[in-house]
Amino acid sequence: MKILFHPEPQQISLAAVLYALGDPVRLDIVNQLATAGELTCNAFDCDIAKSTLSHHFKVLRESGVIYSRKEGTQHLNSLRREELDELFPGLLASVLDSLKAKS
Amino acid sequence: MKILFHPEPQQISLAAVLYALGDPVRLDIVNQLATAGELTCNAFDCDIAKSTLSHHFKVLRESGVIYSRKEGTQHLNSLRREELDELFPGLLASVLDSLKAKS
DNA sequence: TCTAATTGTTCGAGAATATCGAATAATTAG
DNA sequence: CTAATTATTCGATATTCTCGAACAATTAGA
Repeated sequence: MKILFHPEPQQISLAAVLYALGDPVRLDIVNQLATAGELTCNAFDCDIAKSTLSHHFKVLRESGVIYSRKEGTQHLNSLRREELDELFPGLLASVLDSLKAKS
Repeated sequence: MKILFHPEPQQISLAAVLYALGDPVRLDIVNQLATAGELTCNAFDCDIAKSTLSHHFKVLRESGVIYSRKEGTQHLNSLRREELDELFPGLLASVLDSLKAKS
């Protein structure tokens, strides 16, 4: 079983986080995670290839935006809210607010 | 003389703005613009090719992050602060604060 | 236990994007 | 009108994105 890489807080860079958020699919993932709390990759509803979805979750995870824990055959993903808010105060909140304002 | 494209506020998307901000060089540009107010492409100090720098300014401009006005042979660039803050309240402020906190 | 089902990752190929140096365009200065 | 300044465009190379197919890991059921 492979261990998933997660950056330590001091390794998380603003540019990497913004880059990870700078994609419509990944923004959608973040938005759904903000509502649902924890989601498997599969539970995310969209019409892109699952290998691409796997890539998007990897980008979010390796940039420090989400945390993934393995449970059986699936991965449970959640936002690293507290850590992100400590590193970049108000950033995630403004992104989520903007997403909600649009829907 | 070519007219530079600038998106209207309603055309500016969150994903495109975050994507534009998700690069260390472009973040640095934004940071310097926040301090200086208005800068030419040339005034930005870094060691990358000027063609690449031109590309970065284009990404920032076409995503709606900066405004470029032509004056003689040079382009004066500035942040679209009010419009961005109206569209995505608090976003740019949190980004700039995080940049300042790091330096 | 052995097989099948479920959940994700990895791999290879083609498309899209980034970076660079050189060439080009546009404007100003002398 | 020539030279200098500022920035964009172009062609080549390198990296990244997306997809389908194959693979790996775990669980469920006969």
